[in-house]
Amino acid sequence: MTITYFLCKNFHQFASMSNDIIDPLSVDCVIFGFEDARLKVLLYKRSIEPAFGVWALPGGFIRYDENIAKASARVLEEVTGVKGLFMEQLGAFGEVDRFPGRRVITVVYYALVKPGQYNINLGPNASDADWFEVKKLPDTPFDHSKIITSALSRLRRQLKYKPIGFNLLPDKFPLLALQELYEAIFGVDFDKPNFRRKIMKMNLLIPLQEKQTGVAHRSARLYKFDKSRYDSLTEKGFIFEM
Amino acid sequence: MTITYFLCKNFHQFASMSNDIIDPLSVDCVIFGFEDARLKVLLYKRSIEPAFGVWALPGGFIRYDENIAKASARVLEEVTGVKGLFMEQLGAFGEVDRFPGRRVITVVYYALVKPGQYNINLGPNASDADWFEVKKLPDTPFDHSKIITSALSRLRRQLKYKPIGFNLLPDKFPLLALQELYEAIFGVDFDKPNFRRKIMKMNLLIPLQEKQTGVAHRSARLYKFDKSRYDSLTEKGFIFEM
DNA sequence: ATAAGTTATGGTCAATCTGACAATTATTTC
DNA sequence: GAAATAATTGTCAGATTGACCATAACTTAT
Repeated sequence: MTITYFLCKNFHQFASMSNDIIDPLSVDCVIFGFEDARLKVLLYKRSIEPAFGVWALPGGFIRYDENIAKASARVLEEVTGVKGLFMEQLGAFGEVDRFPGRRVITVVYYALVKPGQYNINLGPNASDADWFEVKKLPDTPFDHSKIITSALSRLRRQLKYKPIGFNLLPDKFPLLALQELYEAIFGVDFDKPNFRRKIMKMNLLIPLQEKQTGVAHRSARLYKFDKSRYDSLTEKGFIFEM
Repeated sequence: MTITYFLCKNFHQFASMSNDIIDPLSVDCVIFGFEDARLKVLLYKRSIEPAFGVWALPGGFIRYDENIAKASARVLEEVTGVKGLFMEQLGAFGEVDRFPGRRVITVVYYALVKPGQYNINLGPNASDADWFEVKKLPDTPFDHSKIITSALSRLRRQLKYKPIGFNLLPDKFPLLALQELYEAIFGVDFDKPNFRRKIMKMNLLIPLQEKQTGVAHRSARLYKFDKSRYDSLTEKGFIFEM
């Protein structure tokens, strides 16, 4: 016991001077996207053992010189090629046997990506990343399936009281797109006029002059989310609720 | 880098066979209690360096043979003397410099304790633990103040859509106690008849024959939370909201 | 024993919100 | 120009909310 402790102390002293990773601690990212009116998750084909070649959550190790948020932002950028995405910590997962061979505890973040905001196809490993419908996920290794379920339930909860859904839509969108987003994530249908009324009453959408194009019916007006208005309303005590 | 990696691998192989801790990873607990109509946090006077003798969150290290939840439950039991308290993970805190000397990442849980459900005074270190009003906290070391703030905001959010407040009340309580709990945590006042109406409509409280005693006015009926009814209502799609 | 003080508990009412759904409008395609 | 498809506006009854009034019940002071 004493010996082990010293060993470990030495290990850290050595490691902290280099640019090395904190060994038993990893970060994983659950990256959500919204496409074809469906909620999707970005998975990555593992290029190392264990679970070589299996679709899994993108992850990596935390370095000694970065905090956890930065580590996950780095991993996220490595996969999507984009910085500054919406990101929030889900929590730490640390079952003793969650990872084979040695004890690894992972801190999970979930991220929201707008369509076109990522460019996974630009990397050298284009075929190694792909979107999967949340409802039709492939088998994932370790506890990743549990993690994704947990991330989805956190996303639903958040969506109820924060307007984070806009991070899954393009900057300009018709009202129906927003409605379909909520319908896909909550798994329920809303009445179109009622949904419109509720959203519009919040005064968080700026109507644009532009309209939808390329649709085979009356085109809808486009809107954009008014973040600055949201911030100022929130300060005054406004509470977003869906 | 390669050398370091091997060092660390060896370290883990050795350590995982012993009963040792995972060195750079700790757990901390934010333990909430409700007393005298005020929300309080249980702090512990540190008996080791750094920050020796300073009031801080009770914490400890995670062992190789226990998952994170168990580690925090153990720490919680060591402080309160009680098992099986309501507990939920808040997340991991990992700023590079959050702990002096070496890099320690901590996983934080928050717990809710009913009055009389703990017996901190029974331990050998009775004077080393005490309750502090959330609004009048002493100076705490490291990032503990930030952690408590974060725990409080999580508690508020949870309280909105889950009836976890009952974990802060005795098994039998008058309606006003429940109202004062919500008032203390949200920092707002509710109208008494309206609060009663809203709560009673949910059908989650079982009215008892017993009444309050020892009060200098009309005594109120006592109620208890009906957990089984909550579970079955929830299954049917009932959503608790305050 | 009675009055005063205090909280419990039950009700009312107008304003607002919600859910269901009818009706009309604007585009595109056939 | 008709048909098809959504967009958009409007209506209405029922439920919910917030403000507040009134009465009941119990304890303590006199």
